[in-house]
Amino acid sequence: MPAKKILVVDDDVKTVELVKLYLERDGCTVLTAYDGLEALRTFRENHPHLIVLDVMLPGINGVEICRILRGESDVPIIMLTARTRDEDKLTGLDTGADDYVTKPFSPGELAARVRAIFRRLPAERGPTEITSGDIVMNFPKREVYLKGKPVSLTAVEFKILAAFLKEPGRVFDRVELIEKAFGYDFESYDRAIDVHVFNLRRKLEPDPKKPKYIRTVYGAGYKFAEA
Amino acid sequence: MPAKKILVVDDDVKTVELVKLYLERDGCTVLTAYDGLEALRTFRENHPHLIVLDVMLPGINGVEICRILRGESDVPIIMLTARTRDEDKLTGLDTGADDYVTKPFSPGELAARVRAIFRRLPAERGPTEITSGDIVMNFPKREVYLKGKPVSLTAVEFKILAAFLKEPGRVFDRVELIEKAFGYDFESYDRAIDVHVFNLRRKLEPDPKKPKYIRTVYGAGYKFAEA
DNA sequence: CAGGCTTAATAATTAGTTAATAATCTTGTG
DNA sequence: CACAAGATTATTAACTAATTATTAAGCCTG
Repeated sequence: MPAKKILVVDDDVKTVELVKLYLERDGCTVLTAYDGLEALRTFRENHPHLIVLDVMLPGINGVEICRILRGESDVPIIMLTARTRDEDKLTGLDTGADDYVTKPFSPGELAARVRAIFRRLPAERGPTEITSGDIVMNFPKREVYLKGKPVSLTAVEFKILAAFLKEPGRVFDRVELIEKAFGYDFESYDRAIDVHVFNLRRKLEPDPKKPKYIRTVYGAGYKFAEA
Repeated sequence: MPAKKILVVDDDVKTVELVKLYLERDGCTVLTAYDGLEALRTFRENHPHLIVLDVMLPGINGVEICRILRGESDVPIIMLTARTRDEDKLTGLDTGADDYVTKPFSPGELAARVRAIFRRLPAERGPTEITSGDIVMNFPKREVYLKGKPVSLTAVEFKILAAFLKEPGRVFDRVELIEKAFGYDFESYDRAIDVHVFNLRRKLEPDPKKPKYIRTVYGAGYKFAEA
């Protein structure tokens, strides 16, 4: 396994160093940031494989950082929080964090959770760029090009398209697409997917009435045309 | 889909009941156990399809249970880990659980993770493709090929053909085929199957008048010719 | 207050069932 | 062994139901 780059964000130097020590013992490369803005900058420059993010940060707080990151990437995020009430935890998960650890925590436990995330990730490991027909997706840049021209996709559209392009030809039902677009299915109305597909077609298809890329599989879901 | 049996193990009655409620709402059959020994006994007697297992249990703890279970089964396990600094849950994460949820958790989220595991499961287990004679079925792509050429089947036709190909030679009566084509139940006029078979033959048979694949078993039903 | 996600309503499309008739099979009988 | 009566299956097309596309309004978040 190639070494994983992990960004650890916390305003407490001792915490950062401790976590860094444990993660490096697992063979990870650790980047650090001590406030929200620095975290965003470091993320955009270095594209780490995972982020450990404290909720309470000077300046922009962790929840907000998480939302911003989710808008531009599906990098796994583990949130650190001192708060213990149920609703806080839910907010964190709704925001798109992949896991949640409360302070005080044992660094060993955090490292285990990092390993756990990487263990169930391999399906999502993939190339940095995928091309299919006139469509190019660049994952690190989170950009999509149609005939070389950039196309602006929303976060959800991007993730749905990514799911399609990673397994061309495979049929995804609506629940699967919701899972791909968010972490998990929170019983949202799956017809929302229809609208996202509609919008994706509008942005990508030469003739949205006769889709060439995103095909409807009646009674089953959608699939991306094979190469 | 046949109802899934799920074993929920936790010493806290309220937690068990809450989880049970949510899982049953998803159509699962829920078994319960309140300590490790009871969990093992219930597992061995009932062979549930999935286990939700609390880490902290009286007697044998969850991690140990998980290890024992792993020794005798690859049943999917979701661990419930309470938030403490205790290092034993760390071991739990590495013991072979398929997923884990930290307490306090929302029962809806747990149910979503259960659904996610069941959805992933058949993809990892069952064959991705079945071939018989000139017919090839590809499940992830939900496509059928006849002599290498794609044949367009409706949802019901696809499911009926899948039932045939999964058990070549077995005779299915009309009620069985209806059950395969939908999730059990549904009292519909079973002569509709005749029409589906007719349409399948039209699409697949070299000579629909003299079926080579889908044979009529007079007075009983239909069967797919054996290899 | 703007963008984006969801919801909801309705139009368009596709599939599934029913029902009627034709064809075929089974069995009992001469 | 041939044949007819009754039963079962094949075929067809009209009818009904289910699914998807499209549009627009509402809502939340930032």
